[in-house]
Amino acid sequence: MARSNASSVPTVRDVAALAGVSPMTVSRTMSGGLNVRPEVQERVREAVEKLGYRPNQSARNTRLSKPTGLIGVAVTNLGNPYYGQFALGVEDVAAAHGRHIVVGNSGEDPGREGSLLADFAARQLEGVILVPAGKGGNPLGPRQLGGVPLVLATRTVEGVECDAVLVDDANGAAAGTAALLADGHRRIAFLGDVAGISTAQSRFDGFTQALAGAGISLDPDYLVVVRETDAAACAVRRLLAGPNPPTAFFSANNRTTVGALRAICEWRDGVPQRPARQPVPALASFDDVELADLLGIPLTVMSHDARALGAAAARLLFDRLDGTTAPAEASPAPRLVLMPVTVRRY
Amino acid sequence: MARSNASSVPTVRDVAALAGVSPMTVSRTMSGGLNVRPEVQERVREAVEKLGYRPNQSARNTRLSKPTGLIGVAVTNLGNPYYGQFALGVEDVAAAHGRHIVVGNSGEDPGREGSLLADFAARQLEGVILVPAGKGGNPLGPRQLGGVPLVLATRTVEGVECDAVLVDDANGAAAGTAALLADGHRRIAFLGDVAGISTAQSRFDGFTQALAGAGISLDPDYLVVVRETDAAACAVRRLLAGPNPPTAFFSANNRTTVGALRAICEWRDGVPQRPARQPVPALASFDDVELADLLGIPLTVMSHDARALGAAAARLLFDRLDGTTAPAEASPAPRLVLMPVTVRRY
DNA sequence: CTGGCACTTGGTAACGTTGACACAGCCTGG
DNA sequence: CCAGGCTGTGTCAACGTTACCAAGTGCCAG
Repeated sequence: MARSNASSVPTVRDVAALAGVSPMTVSRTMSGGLNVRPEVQERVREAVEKLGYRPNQSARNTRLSKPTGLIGVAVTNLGNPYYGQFALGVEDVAAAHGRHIVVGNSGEDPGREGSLLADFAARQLEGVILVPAGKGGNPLGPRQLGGVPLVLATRTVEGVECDAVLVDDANGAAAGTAALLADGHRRIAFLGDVAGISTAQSRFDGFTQALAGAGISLDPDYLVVVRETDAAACAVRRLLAGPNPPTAFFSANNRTTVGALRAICEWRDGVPQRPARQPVPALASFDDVELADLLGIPLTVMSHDARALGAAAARLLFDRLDGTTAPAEASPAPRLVLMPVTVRRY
Repeated sequence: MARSNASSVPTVRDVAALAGVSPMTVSRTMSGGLNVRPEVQERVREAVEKLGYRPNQSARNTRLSKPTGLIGVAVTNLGNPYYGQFALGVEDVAAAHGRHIVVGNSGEDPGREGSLLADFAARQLEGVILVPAGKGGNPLGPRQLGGVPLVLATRTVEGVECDAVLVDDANGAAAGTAALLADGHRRIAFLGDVAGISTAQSRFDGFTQALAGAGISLDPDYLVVVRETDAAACAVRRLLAGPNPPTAFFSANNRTTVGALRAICEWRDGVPQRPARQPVPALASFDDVELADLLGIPLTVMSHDARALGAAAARLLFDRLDGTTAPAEASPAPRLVLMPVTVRRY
């Protein structure tokens, strides 16, 4: 009566005792029942039911051989719908490989990202898909994960060698900018980050290169470094009210797009006496925003499929995990997948 | 040389050997270094660094005493921005209690929900916050979780006795409907689910009760059971093109709202020759949708703060986990928190 | 000088589970 | 009738970590 059913969680031993068999038979029954007589299995199952026994995964994993069946997904902002879709894409593929996903949030903070990854590794996750926070100097260490396969998604990090799925940011941004230029826009303001995050940098590069191709250099007043919705709205309001308002805006991510749309709508609807020669400014947006196409604002959307991107990242990961690649040092060259960007006009 | 550094993950033993101490000293150093000489700690830390050692959480958890520090969050649709905000709210509170969150997705499927919960329990999570999938007959068992504290959020399930945070759905829906009625609308169509999910049921009840209070009975043609965005858009298109179009729509969730908005905008913009006596239909929407207020459609939004709801659910959970309530049977009565619904007009 | 205490360190066992092996009983083919 | 295989079951040990206790060291008070 030492340590058996003291109201704590039941173990194999408790079940074994109740069913009158050895713990090993319980274990075998729980994992398929190979070489266990059906009637004994029945007895074991009854005991399991009666005690409410659940195998302890932690203990299982100690036996080192069996993997955990978990894939980590670390994103920078759980509140951004983009990452919800992204996680769904990872999950689609993970489920097809019999794995579950664990979603963690770094909140764009390299410190939290680091501890999140460390935690993932410590919990023996089989692989991690990371949207790096960038910004901080932390290059997430040479292999902070201690051997756990890592795939970067959406953004990359200088000096980290691993598989990655990125968006064709520079070309997409250039194409979107070209569309604005083709419409005759010459005074175009940029909203977004310009450094720290690879994505932001590439989009800015694509934007300025397209401008340069048209012989236009970016007016410093038109370069607005913002990351949040409200800040973007304020900036757009300020520019539109200023002496030399741009005729178009380039928004580098979906958060700034929402702010820009809000400010432009305000300006359009709230200033009925605006001079007729000043039409509603156009907006080119990187990433789509639900309902944006219905606002009646000249809109150019450079978008990609977040769910497909997540799925692609997961496929890279499972190529390494379950792939038929040579078992010894199966990771010779980091692979890079570029998701195409489509440009749509509204 | 039996099993030491065979390129596999290093263990306490490897570190101990390299540092010339016992595994116990390594363990002590890793957990605060109480009663370990500073110079020895330094040596251990060097060895840890050199080998890239990470304590194995699974093995730690086997020692039963230490909890895992993980809180499970199971939602029905990761792709819905609502649940992103919700998860952020849970995380806010969890972080304040030194825990991490694990987000899982049931995809509105009771089967997946069940296996998700079982998995959470098997991995020794300390508590679970669940948005139940409803629909299926599965009442998630008496205590499928085997003692792991459970909090329901957003929706409830018949016959399950545990803490829950719900939205004041019925009153909110009634208030929103009253606003439509006050504007003179009499022909109001309902878009949404009516059964299976407690939330949908309550919102429908609030809607019909408000109608009944005004002496209106719901035209069966105006009751549209839809769950997805596209289906809602189709239904609205059909009703608006029909012989007896409603003058207003009540949309029971943010997915159907997006569809309704799309269809109404199409109708408004695509039918310029529409008779002047048929104004743009109004929409009352349960849950907010970004940018919806800018569309120029008469809009009534019944919304609540998803992040606050998640935080409230987490607080209920941590009351049970860390609370100063009596340790023995600390769960006498299930508690219910109702989140208020605000009605805004645009 | 000695007894006791505080501080360090190591050995042993245990957490819950399962792989490897052992063994008993039965069946089949020679 | 027996060798060899297959089936069903149990025993043992190990996974990586840490709680517990014992033992060793040094220091100070008596």
